[in-house]
Amino acid sequence: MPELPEVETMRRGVLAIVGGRITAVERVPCAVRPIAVRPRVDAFRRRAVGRIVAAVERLGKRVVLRLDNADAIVFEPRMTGLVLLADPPDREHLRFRLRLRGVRNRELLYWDQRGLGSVRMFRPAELDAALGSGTLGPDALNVTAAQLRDRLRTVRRPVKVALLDQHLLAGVGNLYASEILHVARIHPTQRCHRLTEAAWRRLHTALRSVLEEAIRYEGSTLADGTYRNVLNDPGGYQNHHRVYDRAGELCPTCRRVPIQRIVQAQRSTFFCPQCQGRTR
DNA sequence: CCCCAGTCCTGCGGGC
DNA sequence: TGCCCGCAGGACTGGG
Repeated sequence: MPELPEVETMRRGVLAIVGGRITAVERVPCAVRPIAVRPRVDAFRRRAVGRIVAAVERLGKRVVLRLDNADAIVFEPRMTGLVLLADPPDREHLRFRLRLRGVRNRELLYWDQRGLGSVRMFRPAELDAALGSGTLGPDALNVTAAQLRDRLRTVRRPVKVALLDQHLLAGVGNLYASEILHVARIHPTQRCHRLTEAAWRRLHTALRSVLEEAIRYEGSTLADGTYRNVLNDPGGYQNHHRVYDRAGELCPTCRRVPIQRIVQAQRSTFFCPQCQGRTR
């Protein structure tokens, strides 16, 4: 479930290793099936060892280590992946390790319970082809109101489903899509091409405010969730969710109507039928 | 292009 | 108590 706020929190934590030199690359033997690492570990090691971590960036829901030769190491956590500078939650799901010299943290770990995530290394042109602006939409934290509207206004899909499409907008996942639409007072089944100018402005404002608020709380750690920051501490935004996983509870805004759960594109959506309109 | 269903994966909780 | 099934969803694939 790491989405933009969780991955941004990871990125900020990983900044502590900028300036460090990579001394070793290991795929950690774990109790469960191995995750995807590309290229194969021996080639990965040849290219990474000796390089200095020059910057830590975020591309949508991925953490990118930019090396001093412009190559990039990309961690993609998907559902349960964690990038850690501290002890992992357990040993059996520890997947990958970079050892470092010249910085206080001597290793960076990748831990992934379900193993849907990956660690990949790219040359600059490969990174652009795989995750550049031709593939990934504008970042949800930096997109302007005009960019957001222009990018989505011809889409015929429901706005909740469109917000999950990383080719249209990068960073929003299932949890924050519901939260953002609630703050924006837009019904999740409303189709993008039918949204008014006022709705686009509300959506843009809500996008910024919800994501920034969630980053301030270092993301969401659900009851059954695994998300932790780089020090293996949970986030705090789950205590501030307005609608996500709160079906049946009274809407925190109107305090009159219970929050409703529906399924869109095989994913749960939560909303307030009162605050988010009944006309769609 | 657009959209949906199926797939990967593990752990958990409901139902019997 | 134990077992099975369904569910959680990010990103990708194949099909209509």
